[in-house]
Amino acid sequence: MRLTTKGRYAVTAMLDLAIHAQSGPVSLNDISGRQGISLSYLEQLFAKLRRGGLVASVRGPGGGYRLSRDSSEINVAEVVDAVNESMDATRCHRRGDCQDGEECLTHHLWLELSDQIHAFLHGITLAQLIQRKEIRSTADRQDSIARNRIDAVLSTDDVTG
Amino acid sequence: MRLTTKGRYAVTAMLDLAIHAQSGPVSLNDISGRQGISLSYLEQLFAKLRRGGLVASVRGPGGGYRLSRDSSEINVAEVVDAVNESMDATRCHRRGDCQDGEECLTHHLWLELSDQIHAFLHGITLAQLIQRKEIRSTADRQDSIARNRIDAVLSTDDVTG
DNA sequence: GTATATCCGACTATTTCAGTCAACTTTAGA
DNA sequence: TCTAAAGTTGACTGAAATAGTCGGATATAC
Ligand code: FES
Ligand code: FES
Repeated sequence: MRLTTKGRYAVTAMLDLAIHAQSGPVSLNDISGRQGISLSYLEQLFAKLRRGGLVASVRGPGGGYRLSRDSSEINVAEVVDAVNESMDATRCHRRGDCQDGEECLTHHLWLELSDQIHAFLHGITLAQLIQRKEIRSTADRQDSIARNRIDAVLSTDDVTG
Repeated sequence: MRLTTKGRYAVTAMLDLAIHAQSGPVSLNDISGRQGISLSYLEQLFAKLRRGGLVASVRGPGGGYRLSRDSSEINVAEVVDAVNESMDATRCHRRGDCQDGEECLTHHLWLELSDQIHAFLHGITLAQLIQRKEIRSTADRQDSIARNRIDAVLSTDDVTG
């Protein structure tokens, strides 16, 4: 079992997508700027998210990514899964055969843990998350920082160029 | 967050210890034979378990390891923790500072997941586990295989030596 | 004193993560 | 039609962790 930056970034990026959905496709460049994730790395992640059927792409200028389903129909477990981070805690991938084809002493324990984790992550949709006030305020902060950065670049251009 | 063979082996070995506690100290050699874990690797793990205060050692012939507390006072979370496999799902180690010193979008989500996992693992003691019938029967199977192996070695010695 | 055990440190092969880089295709808009 | 903005793809990398192995040192029951 493993949850690393890869899976966390994937959920973060999907949330960013859900939050900014109303203004058309969202470019990876925007997500990169707001969430502090490298553009190249995002490209890798979105290749998997697209293959997993979670997002659809729009190429060309003004393009980007859209959720392929409503945010209320996408849960966190799916997102983590799509980038190949299995939340399965067993060693045998639920087969019960990790000691000479038989169950090891701890098989049932890890099975139950897996079910707990899966139930938790499966029960939370992107739509639910973006309703939360702590997430809304974090998103607002990120948006205003992004706007300031654009303003700063523009005024620097005015002065130096 | 990470749960790999290291943490699983640690729990397996501690369970084996708890099951065979009544017959004095248990040697790593016995655990290795019953659980199919390499002796050298077990030595590494038990060094950490000992440093973590979960087991005590008895050196010399007939020696081995004992639980340093009653099996009802040792929970699974402690064991996994002792071998340095953190079940913390956050990126910031609960500090809430993983994006420029501020909370990232998903901080609270991972915090809640961490709490779920910890509550689950913390709530299960070794004593509870060795009461379970599926674990008892697995342990019985392992014991009889180990006995057969010893018998086979002895009779082979009789024939060839 | 010897066999049995724990202790300890160094070593290694493999895998994954986290990220970079270069080159390519598609397409909106001037 | 040209260009720049975007996605698409594959190869590459450094660092870290995993899952061990190996050799030897130390303690101790018999
Ligand atoms: S974890 Fe399933 S058999 Fe060991
Ligand atoms: S996970 Fe805690 S701030 Fe990002």
